[in-house]
This record gives sequence, structure tokens and C-alpha cells, in this order.
Amino acid sequence: MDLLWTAPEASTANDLRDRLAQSESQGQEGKDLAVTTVLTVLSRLEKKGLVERERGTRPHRYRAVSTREDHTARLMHEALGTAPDREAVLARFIGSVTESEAATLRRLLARG
Amino acid sequence: MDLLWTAPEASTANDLRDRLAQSESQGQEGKDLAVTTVLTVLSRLEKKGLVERERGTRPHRYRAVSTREDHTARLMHEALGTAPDREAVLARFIGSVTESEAATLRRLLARG
DNA sequence: TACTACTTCTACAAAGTGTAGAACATGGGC
DNA sequence: GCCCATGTTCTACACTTTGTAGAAGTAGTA
Repeated sequence: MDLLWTAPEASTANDLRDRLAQSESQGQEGKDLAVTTVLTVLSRLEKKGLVERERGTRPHRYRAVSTREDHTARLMHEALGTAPDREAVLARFIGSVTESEAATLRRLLARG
Repeated sequence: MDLLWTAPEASTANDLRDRLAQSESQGQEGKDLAVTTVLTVLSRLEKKGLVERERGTRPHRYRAVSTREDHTARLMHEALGTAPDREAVLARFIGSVTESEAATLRRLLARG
């Protein structure tokens, strides 16, 4: 499961099945799933609000609600929210980050 | 489940059971578990490496391997690691953070 | 040695995830 | 207007995680 949304956007189930099968050819884990499988997964992701679909068109088209980056950032924020002492968490987090990531953060915070 | 380690440290299963029962009294979700339940959970957490125990003493004593803050920070870092474009994730993350958190981050990064 | 306190084993239900067949829907061609 | 191909929904099963706990084993102590 989980973010097959490395690929373009707004695809049909068949499209996705094929794309999965192809990433098989280039190493990447050998998948070769049935279309129904893909549909099921998509429905479940839709139920969880991670994916939405155009129901109008005949082959429904699916699209990720948010980019992988947004999603990941949200996860990070959720994690942060679980701790009572957010400052302490941030301190540890900063400690675990690479120098280049730290630089990025400084830059981003500067033009806040 | 999950980090009952708001409490002191290095406790026995019975201790923990009691502490859980007490947090019931003050709102906090009404738990009232059997000791075996606590033991099971502790064993599973141990297997996952989140908890360690002194096997020497008769009532084994359990202790969290890392603080809640460390653990949360690690989770955040793990999430960050799943995305190919970490910079973009950080950008989104910074965007989602409160002003006071941003201030904390600036301070932490300054004395890096 | 037997009792008591503690731990380990085994178990079961609910939720989540991975996978897919069977059944149902529908637009387009004959 | 009816049938087929294609696509979607329903139902299903296996496996894992999580929450919960009884039954059975172990060992210190009186």
C-alpha cells in the first residue's frame, strides 16, 4: 500500500496497476496485482481521506488529496502533537537532523 | 497501549497497573486492567525495543529505553526519511508550526 | 515443602492491510 | 432494444497488530 503517488496524477485504476507492474521490471519490489486489488486499496484510501476520485467519468480518475510532502509534513506535525513537551521534542529533532537539513530550516525560518 | 511512561521510571508491572487505575480516578480514560495485561504489553514493547527490563530482581523492573521526547523526535525523523524530497517536507512542516514553535526552532538552530 | 507472588504461554476479538474472485452496472455497437 | 466489454462494488480470506486476560509454570519464603 501507501503512496503510490510518486507517479503523475489523476490516473485510472488500470493505469496504476500497469505502473505498478512496470516498477517491477526495474527492481523496486516485484508487484503484479489484480485491478480489483488496486481498486480496493484506492477505496480504502478514499475512505481515509487520502485520495479522492472523479465519479463522473467512466473509468473513475483518482488523485491524491495532498502531495507526499504535505502528507509527510502532516505526519510529523501529528507526531509532534502527541508529546506534552513540544519544545523538548523539537530540540531532540533538531539534534537528529543533518547539517544540510539544518541549513534548510534556518533559511526557511529566516524568511518566515 | 503506548507510552504510559509519563510516570517516573523503572517500575514493576504491579506499580504500573496501579498507576493506570489511578489515572482513571482523575478523568483521563477509565482503565482498570489485569496485571497480566500490563505484563503482556510490556513484553511486546520489550520485543520492539522500546522498553527494557531488569530480569535479575524478582518483580522485574521495567524502564523505557528512551524518553517520550526522544521517541517522538525519532518518529518525526523517520517520517521525514520516507519522503524523497526532504527539503520540501521541511518547508511544509515549518509552515504548519506555531509561531512560538518557530521561535524555539530558530533559537535551537542558532546555537547549533 | 507448600503457599504466594510473579512471570510466561496461550487465546481470542477487533482493526488494519494485502490480495482477489464474484457479482453488479453501464455505455456503445449491432 | 439487447448484449458485451470494461469497469466498479461486494464479499472474502489470510496475516499482523493491538487490547485484554485466564491458565499454567516458577521460584522465594515461611
